[in-house]
Amino acid sequence: MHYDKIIEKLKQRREILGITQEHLSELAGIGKRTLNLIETGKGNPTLSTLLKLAEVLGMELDLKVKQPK
Amino acid sequence: MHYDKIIEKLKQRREILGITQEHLSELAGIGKRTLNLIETGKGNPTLSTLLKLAEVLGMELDLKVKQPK
DNA sequence: TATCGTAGTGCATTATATTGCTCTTTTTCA
DNA sequence: TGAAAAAGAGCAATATAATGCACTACGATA
Repeated sequence: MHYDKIIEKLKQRREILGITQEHLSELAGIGKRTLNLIETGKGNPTLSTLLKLAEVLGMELDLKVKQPK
Repeated sequence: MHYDKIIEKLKQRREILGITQEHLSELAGIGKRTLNLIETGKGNPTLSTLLKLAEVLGMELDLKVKQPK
């Protein structure tokens, strides 16, 4: 799984909220190991995992048509 | 995996483009079975699978802070 | 109403995401 | 500058996503 902006935003948001990986993983109900893999770009999270994290982080995942530049 | 708006948008977009599940799956480089499971709400796609589909559909996946209403 | 195209399903297999545990490395800060 | 906290990593086990194949279900239409 190669680095993606979604992952970057996830990590930035956690840092802004000032919570640890361990704490976030508990809040989201996923493993600490899993979150660590995701944040280090070595994971390929499922949609359900992403939604759990987004929920806890007060974020939302959206899919939209790309606008031409 | 329970129904999600992301999935709904994926399916709507494919229908708007007028392409079949089989064709889209080929374009995205994923299995037809996989796409069908996703569209029928029985799948839980990984981020990489979502990104492949979004790319082909001319869409983008975004994660942002939820705005208070 | 037979046929064709598309969608959806059952099953078995393979690939891999998730997890807990333990340990190492890095960062923080008193 | 040393201890504590946090992040990151190796490993093995388990759960499950991805896949191909063969088949069924369904809608349109010739």
